[in-house]
Amino acid sequence: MKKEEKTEEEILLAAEELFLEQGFAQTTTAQIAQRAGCNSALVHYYYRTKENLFARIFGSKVELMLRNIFSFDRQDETFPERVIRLITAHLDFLRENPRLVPFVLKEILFSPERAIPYAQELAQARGIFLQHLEEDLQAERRAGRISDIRGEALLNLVITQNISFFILASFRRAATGHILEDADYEAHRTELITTVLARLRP
Amino acid sequence: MKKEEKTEEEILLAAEELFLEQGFAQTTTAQIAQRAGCNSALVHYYYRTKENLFARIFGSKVELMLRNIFSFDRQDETFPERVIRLITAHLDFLRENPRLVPFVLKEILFSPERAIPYAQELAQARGIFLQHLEEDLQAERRAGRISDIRGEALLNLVITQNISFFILASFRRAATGHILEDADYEAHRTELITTVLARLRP
DNA sequence: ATTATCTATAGATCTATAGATAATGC
DNA sequence: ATTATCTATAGATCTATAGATAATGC
Repeated sequence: MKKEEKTEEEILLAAEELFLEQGFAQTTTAQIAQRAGCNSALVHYYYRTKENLFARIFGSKVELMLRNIFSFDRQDETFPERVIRLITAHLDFLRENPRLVPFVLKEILFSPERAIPYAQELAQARGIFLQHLEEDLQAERRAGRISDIRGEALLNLVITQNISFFILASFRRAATGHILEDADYEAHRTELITTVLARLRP
Repeated sequence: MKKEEKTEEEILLAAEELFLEQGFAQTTTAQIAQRAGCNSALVHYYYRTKENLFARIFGSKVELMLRNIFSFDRQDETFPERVIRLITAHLDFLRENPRLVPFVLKEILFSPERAIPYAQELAQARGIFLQHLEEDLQAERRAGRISDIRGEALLNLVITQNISFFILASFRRAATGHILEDADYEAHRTELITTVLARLRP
């Protein structure tokens, strides 16, 4: 009865939407089946367990986040330009995936052991990124163009401030219904750039 | 059969521990009863619903967090001294209540509507705090001692960086077993103070 | 009489599977 | 023959309550 030819993928797509919207615990296999236009038995037929289905989606989202941050390439530009581009690119990425950060954060807080398989991958990608960053920082530092700062602290400042911007926005949306506007993004971006450049000033 | 005279409170204490350790969803009324040394029927006898019991504890924790941050008093000190004291006091508070931040964050992410009743209270306390902060900032600014910054941005920088420090630590603990040491706190504190003072520099 | 406590269980919810049936590709 | 799909339900889990019983304070 292969009229759809892709029920398996419909289920995956439905699950992705629902997990991102509602999280693992609040999503039932019946909901997934309904959205995929099939019976809940089929969800188990293709993916055996709900946990299995979730792990795939969670994994792909974690990788998406990591890849975005840690595969930031070095272009032909000055160091401050690069920092500004990193901040902006990260912010734009989060903006295009507004459910991503609350989803991943929530699920990790809910069961931290879920994140353990990705810890290794994270550590490696992060290590490479930081190594490059440290090289850049040292060169700038030696030239007297920036203050003393560890790459880790700089990276943390950018990621944390960008992420918390979206977490706070998701709370505000729940409480007041306010949806982020261009001006909100721009105000945040400008403030973060100002802070980071101030921190880097010799 | 009043031999304990305080089963009601034992239940509350047991619930507080378990909710903070495991969260609302992973805690059963049977677990609470067991830790309180009674039967699960008693949990409902005294508090009717699990949600009820949770709401009390969650509310008290949210208030604890808010009170700590927003009732920060002005002492006789210079502005930079005050900023340093705010950062340090906030960090010390979070350190004394290490489960607090992951708990509140997780539960709000899990069901944002839970936080709505506190949004009003938050807005008010925050408003008063920010008003004072803005006054201080304007005075300093007029005297040419600091750069231009909104009080909101300054507050956000401190709270976000401190909170994320604990969230990251809770992930690291889950992944590698690492427990925060004095040196970790001090490194974070120093870095944050450096960043904030740099941002304030005229 | 009232309050505290216990046992037992109804009822809701959800995952996962067994077993039947229909479609598909050799 | 194999793969896809459906119906029906077993089994697990948990909250909340009914109903019985024991303790306590008048």
